[in-house]
Amino acid sequence: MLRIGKLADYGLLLTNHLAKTDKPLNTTEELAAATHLPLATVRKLLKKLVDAHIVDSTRGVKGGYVLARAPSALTVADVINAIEGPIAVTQCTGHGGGCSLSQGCDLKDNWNYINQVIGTVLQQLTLADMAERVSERVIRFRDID
Amino acid sequence: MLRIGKLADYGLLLTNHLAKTDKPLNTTEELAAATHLPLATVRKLLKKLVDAHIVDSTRGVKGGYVLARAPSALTVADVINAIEGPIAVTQCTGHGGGCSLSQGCDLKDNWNYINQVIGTVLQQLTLADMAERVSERVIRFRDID
DNA sequence: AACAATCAATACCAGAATAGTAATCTATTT
DNA sequence: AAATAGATTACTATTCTGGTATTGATTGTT
Repeated sequence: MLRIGKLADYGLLLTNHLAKTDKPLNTTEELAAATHLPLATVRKLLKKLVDAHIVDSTRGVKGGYVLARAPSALTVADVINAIEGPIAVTQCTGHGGGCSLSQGCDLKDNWNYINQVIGTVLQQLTLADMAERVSERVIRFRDID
Repeated sequence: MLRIGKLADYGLLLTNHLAKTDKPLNTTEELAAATHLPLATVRKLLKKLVDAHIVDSTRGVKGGYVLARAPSALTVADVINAIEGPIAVTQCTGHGGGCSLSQGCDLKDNWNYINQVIGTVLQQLTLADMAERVSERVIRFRDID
């Protein structure tokens, strides 16, 4: 398994669309139509993306959404983070202690390391990358360890 | 987020213990005591590990469990796989099609790639590694892309 | 042969997390 | 003022996960 929720996935779908379109502003309805997602869900997601300063919003007639930065300055990790909170493979890694076994967990340090590796991978993928095919050497591993 | 379930985590706890102990056979009770996990849960997990040929079991009086292979020949990915099924970051990647958007998902290929990268990372970590500290350069990235 | 220890298999239940929906309020342009 | 579009909040339903209980099968011991 090891998976992200649908909503985070949807979030990427939305930001990906925003990265590719050239319209100055996109309404919720346009986005819902483009991604085939239910309107109410799109609203919920956009709220989180706005809160995380990934997209900017304009209210009123002629309002809508745009990416807050260039696609090359926004990462997959940013989006997942905005929608599901910090990337944490296990319970340990998230908050300040974690699993019920608390004191005696031998694996904690290792999980933190794994977590960092995966986090770094996701942080190296920008929305600009995602708009293309990422099959090449987009990820650089020298930064990881 | 992006996390594995508690059960997969527990599975690693169990296999980690088996990797470190020198007893020829370990009963469910011993394992439950060592990991501080409920007995019934340990049973359930061991069954999955047996099915996946990660541990071997012996029945009857003086029965118990051992790792089926050397710790250096078993990976973190193996264990997660046994307990939660194949690593699949998104719905797309798992089965043969996936997300409701089916036909038109631009991101599918990229998710597959990301998935593969993360999978490879987890496949490079053996139980022998996990028994130590993994802070060094255990992961080799030349195999990834 | 009987008994006890130990794993095997199945089915069930409860709580949490996720996903999805609805309704109302606020802001801006014309 | 009216219409358009985002902001906010609260609610609900379904799925998933984690945990438990029960009964059966196998093997060693006395």
